[in-house]
Amino acid sequence: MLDMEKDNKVKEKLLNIYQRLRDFFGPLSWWPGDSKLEIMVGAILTQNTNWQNVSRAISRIKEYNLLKVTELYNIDEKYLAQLIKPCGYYNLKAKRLKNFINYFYRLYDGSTEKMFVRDCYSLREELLGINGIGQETADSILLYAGEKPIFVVDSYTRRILERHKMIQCDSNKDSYEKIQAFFMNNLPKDHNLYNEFHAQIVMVGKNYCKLGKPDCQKCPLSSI
DNA sequence: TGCCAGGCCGGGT
DNA sequence: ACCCGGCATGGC
Repeated sequence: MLDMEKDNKVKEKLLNIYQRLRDFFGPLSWWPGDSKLEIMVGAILTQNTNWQNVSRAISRIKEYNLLKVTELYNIDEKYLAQLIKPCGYYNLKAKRLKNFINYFYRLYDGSTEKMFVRDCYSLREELLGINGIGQETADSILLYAGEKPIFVVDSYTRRILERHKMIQCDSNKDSYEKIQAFFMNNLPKDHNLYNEFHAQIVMVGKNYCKLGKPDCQKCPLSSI
């Protein structure tokens, strides 16, 4: 078979997965949050943490009207840690949040317009330079707050691709970049598509593809 | 009750 | 270049 034909099969399968999920769950309208700042804060707080706990932590910040750049910039780190306690790793995350806010405030005056006018990939490198921001967090910020066409890869993405034998399993795990390239090379570069696709992956992952007990029977991807 | 959750870092090999 | 321990709360 020609390489191009194989390529088209992969593209087809990927779009098929997307269509099934989209039909099953309906539009998910990510990222949850009232502002770009809230999205970026959420991206940091949700590291290895379920969204419900993050949601609580964000509500507590909002309760005191502190979900603003200047407030977060001036807030005491220890106090911030107590505020975000429900999301876990609160000392670590308070520090990481501060690192990001310091960067955002000092380089871009806390303006998302100024920040996201920058080129996607140089901005990505810049974000990765902040201690506490890794690839998934950087890409979540770029895609969901910046509306940049860059695909977000997380543990669910990896797990689901493995279960459907679209990437290597266990030992010799494919890197973040390889998986990201797999999506981006086989899909149109459309931030709305990447937005919805990742949201759908998380949804099916949470509900049908858990680590301990996957429910493959009811999974909308079962027959693929 | 124990395992899991929308990772990342620093240190060791 | 991998591999590992640490970080921590709340839900099921």
